[in-house]
Amino acid sequence: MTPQEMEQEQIRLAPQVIVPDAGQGYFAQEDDVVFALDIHYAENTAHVGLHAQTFHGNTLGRFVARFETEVEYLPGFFAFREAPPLLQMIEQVWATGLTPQLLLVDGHGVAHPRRFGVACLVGLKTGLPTIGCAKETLLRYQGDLPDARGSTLPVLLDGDGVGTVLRTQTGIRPVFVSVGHLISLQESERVILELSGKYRVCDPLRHADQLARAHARHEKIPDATVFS
DNA sequence: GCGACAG
DNA sequence: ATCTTGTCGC
Repeated sequence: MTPQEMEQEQIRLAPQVIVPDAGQGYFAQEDDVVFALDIHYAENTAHVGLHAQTFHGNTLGRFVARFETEVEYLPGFFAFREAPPLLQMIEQVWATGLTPQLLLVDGHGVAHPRRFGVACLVGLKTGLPTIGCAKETLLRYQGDLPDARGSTLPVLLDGDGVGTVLRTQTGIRPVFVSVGHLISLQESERVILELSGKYRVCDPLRHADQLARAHARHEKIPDATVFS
């Protein structure tokens, strides 16, 4: 797939993404199941980690798997490299009998030049509420973010608030939250902040990152289900 | 025209 | 993402 073809696909799919207004869409309940996913790469192998927990913090399962990729990383087209292995991983865990109400993806949702980051593609393909949470931004934003945990600034695109700069820990660099699908930006912020314990990255995504990294390094992972 | 650019 | 040493802090 050429960059031009990928761009056309983004333009075709972006209008299908549902971004509820404040007070609308999905709201996380204490016992809802959350899947957080991340990938580490080694050559053409994508090592995926999936951490499953209830919203209030009970771990339900830890999973790792490897998938082959040919797709190169291109800024702005991350979804086409990352989403296929993520979707396969979700299917495998789903087949286990564990089903999520919410997905957390490492990367952007609509805070993207064409409003179609990896969290949008994963959300559309699964039909599940999905939040994108990234450690760097693709879009410029203005203003000074206050130092305190919970502080926010809007990320704008063409005058629309497409994402939020969120300080999850006092004095620590912020993260960038945006809607992937079916959940409002306000609820996305609330969820990410509530799931953030003592680190910059929220606990579920941090656990998924550790799972993926350990699997990429061929380490033994206690209590993890290994698909491949 | 040039640089910047999620993971 | 990955390539990499020491170092500061809980």
